[in-house]
This record gives sequence, C-alpha cells and structure tokens, in this order.
Amino acid sequence: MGLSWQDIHADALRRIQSREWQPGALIPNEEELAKDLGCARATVNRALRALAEEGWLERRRKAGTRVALSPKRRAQMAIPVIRQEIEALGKTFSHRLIDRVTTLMPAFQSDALGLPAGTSAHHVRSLYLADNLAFAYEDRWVNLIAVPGIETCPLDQISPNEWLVQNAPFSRGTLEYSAVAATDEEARHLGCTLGVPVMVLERQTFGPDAPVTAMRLTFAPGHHLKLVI
Amino acid sequence: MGLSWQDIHADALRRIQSREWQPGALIPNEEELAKDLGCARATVNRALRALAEEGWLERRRKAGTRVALSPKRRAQMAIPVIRQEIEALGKTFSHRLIDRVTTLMPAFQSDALGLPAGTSAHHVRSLYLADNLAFAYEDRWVNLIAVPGIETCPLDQISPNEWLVQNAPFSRGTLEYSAVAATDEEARHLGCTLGVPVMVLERQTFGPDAPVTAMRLTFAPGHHLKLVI
DNA sequence: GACTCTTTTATGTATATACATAATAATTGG
DNA sequence: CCAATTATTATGTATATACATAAAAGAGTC
Repeated sequence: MGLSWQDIHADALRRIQSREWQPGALIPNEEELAKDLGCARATVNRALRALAEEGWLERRRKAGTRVALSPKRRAQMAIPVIRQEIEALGKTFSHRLIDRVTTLMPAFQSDALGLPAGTSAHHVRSLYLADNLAFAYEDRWVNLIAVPGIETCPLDQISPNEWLVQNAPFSRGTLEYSAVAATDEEARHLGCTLGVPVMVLERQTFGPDAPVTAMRLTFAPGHHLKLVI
Repeated sequence: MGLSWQDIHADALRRIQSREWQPGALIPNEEELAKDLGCARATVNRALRALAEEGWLERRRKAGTRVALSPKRRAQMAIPVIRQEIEALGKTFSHRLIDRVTTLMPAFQSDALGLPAGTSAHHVRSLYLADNLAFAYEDRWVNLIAVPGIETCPLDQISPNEWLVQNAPFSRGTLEYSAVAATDEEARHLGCTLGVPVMVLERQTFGPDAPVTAMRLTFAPGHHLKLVI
C-alpha cells in the first residue's frame, strides 16, 4: 500500500517541531500535500485531523490549516480509579468502610448536584489504603434515585468507587483539584497532622437522567498528580 | 446523505449508558451494525473508533469490540498557558520579572532534565499577576543549548512562558501537580503566609533534540485545577 | 462606506472497494 | 495430547469519488 496516515502525521509533526512550518503559518492544503507526498487526500485528512485533535494544528473550513500559535495542547489523565492507581505503584490495595447512613444532604451538596434542597442521599465515608497505609479519605454522597441499590450493597467488601463503576450509569462529570489544609477529621483518618497541605479532589458525576454522586477525596500528604503530554 | 458518524456515535453511546450493551459484553461487528443502521461500514468504524478513544469501548482485531469494563476514561486538561487562564477568568494579565541569571544548575535539576552535572542554564524567576494580584510564582531553568536566545530576550516585556512558546522547539514533557506548604520565598512573592497550602506545578519540557526547560510554578492559595470529562 | 447576495474554496463527511493485519480458531503432524 | 501450521475473521487502513458545509472573498446595491 502507499503511505500510511501515521507517516503523514509523523512528517507533519516533524515540520511543525522543526519550525519548517512556523507557528501561526498556513500550511499547504490537503490536496496539495496529498499530491506532494503521493497519497490520497483522505489519508492526509486523517493525519491532519489527528494533529488538530492533539492541539498542534488549527483547522477551519475554507480558511485552511495553520500551526497553532500557542499550542493549547491537552494533557491527558486517567480518571483515578483508586485501586488501579495504587496497584500501579506496586502496592496492595485495600479499603475500609468508616460509616454509611442515609440522611438529608447539606444544602451546598444538593445544590452542586442540582437536586432540590432537602433531598435524602446515601452518605458514605471510607478510607483507601496502599500496603495498609492510608492513601486517601473519601466522603461521598450517592443519589438514591439514580442508584437505588447503594443502600444494600456490601460496601465493606467492595469499595464505593468500584461498586459505582460497575453499577451506576455514568455519562459526564466534573473534576476539581485543590490544595487545602487537612481538616481535623481528614488528619485523623489519614494519620497526619492537622493543617498539613493535602490534595483534594472534588468530583461530581451525572448519569444520563439524573445526578449520581458527589465525592470529596482527600489524598494523604505527598500525593502527586502526574500528567503526560 | 445517510447517517452521520455522530449519529452512530450517539446511538452507540446511548446503548452503552443505558446498559443495553453491558460492560464487558461483545457488541455486534461493524458490518452487522452498518447493515442494521443503514450506513457504510466506514461510518460505523469512525463512530466506534471515536468511542474507543474516549474509553467507552475496547477494540481488538478479530476479537471484536466490547464495552469497557471499568471505563478508564481520560480527563482532558488544557496545558496552562497562564495568560489565557487569567484572561478566561475575566481578569487582566500581567507579569513581573524578579530576576534572571545564567548560572550552574543544581544537581537535582540537571538530573531531572538529563543534562550532565555542572551544566549552566538561564535561571529566571518571575511573577504572574491577575488584576495586579499575585497569581503564580515561577522558578524556571532554561537550557542554553536548546534555546540560545533566552539570555538576550526582553523578559521584562514578554513572559518567559510566552517567549518560550513562541521561540522554543517543543515536543513532549511531563507535568506534576502537588500540594505543598508555601516556602518563605513563595509566600513573600505571592503575598500569603508562610506554610499555607498551595498548588505547585512542576514541569519539564523536551524538544526534539534536547531538553528545553524545567519549571516550578507555585499558584497563589485557593487555585483550582478543573478538568472536564 | 455599509449592506446584502453570490461565488469560491478548503475542510468535513459518506460511500464502495480493496487489501493489510492481528488474533483467534481450526487443522495437521508428531 | 501438544505444538506447529494454516485458515478464518473483525478491525484497520488506503483509495477514488461524490457531495456537504462553513467561511472567506468578491460582486453588486444602496
């Protein structure tokens, strides 16, 4: 066969990185590139589309394709499934249920999930451990409407995280990391000092029909969030 | 025209989210789907490939396509170009050069970039401001071999971040966020209290031929890192 | 000039066809 | 039965062709 789209992709990337195609500059159109390189336009299209998705190029109909000025490249991060994160470190995963109760959600939580004030939800607190050392403390609210089974599932045997992945419908959500001082409760469960800087991940998950869960995950001190470009 | 690949994409996603196609289950092959839905196989391929990239499906030649067991979905994050981050908040961006000097890199820095011990580099410290309030403090080492122009560029007029984006070759890099206590120097420049929890981003950038820069960016307290799924 | 309308053009997509490739399944030889 | 070989098959890719669509450029009007 002729050239593969990966070949075109690599060649174009080389030209971008070597600044043969300068930032902001218009590059030849697909037809021309196809003729020059000796392949079909569809092949060029596939390669340039990939480069655009990766943030190297900006493409607009009629206006053509230009090298991105400030490469707004996207870093990708696997959404933390804590078991995998811990096992990737070569450590043994375990978890401990602290408590679970169905009760009224605080107003800020029901607001954040778009549920009416005064909604009841299942409130679960648990601890994730790596080699029996505290790794993260989780405080989670689960919407009973979206996930009715939550009240009766054995959260001492399977972690809320994993149970939900397997049992809850799931479409989109938000993630937000911040650096905060460990609260009294967090410090107690994570075995650290009150006020020490810790990473907190707040996450809301929405199913196709209804909000599913809101979670606050506090990592033990020293946690890193690595991303790859 | 017939159905678009987005239509197929949406339909398949609906089936996954409604659990009509259960996690781990094999879905019909492309040819069959194309026949059922009334479009060409290439169109189905485009849709399923997109779903696989998004993490909903796992595809293997001959083995077929199945719904991902634990949707290892990837969150995407725009790599911070600080000006854009600040302007997106509706604030005015500015920056202030604190100092710049060409000197020996500390060993841990040259190691991290894979440069021999005792290499000289340009050391730049600067402050980024949003509406004239400290937003982030940057401590950066720039490899003179990869970016010779750095020593003479007017860093009081253009931020190191932007100058490098425009002038340095750039291919891949690492990003690592952590929560730490503000050091004395960081606290002084950010106008916060010593020891307060702050987000730190450490980043290394490598060009096609040589390492380009290592950076430590300390955000003012209260900074959030938002990701979208 | 400011406005609308039309034309042009580069990218975006859909299709049929052909072949490539990886991985499973079947077959064969010992 | 086991290992090596071959056949099968679903996805992956390349191609030509045709048409769709967004947006810029140009033409015409006031």
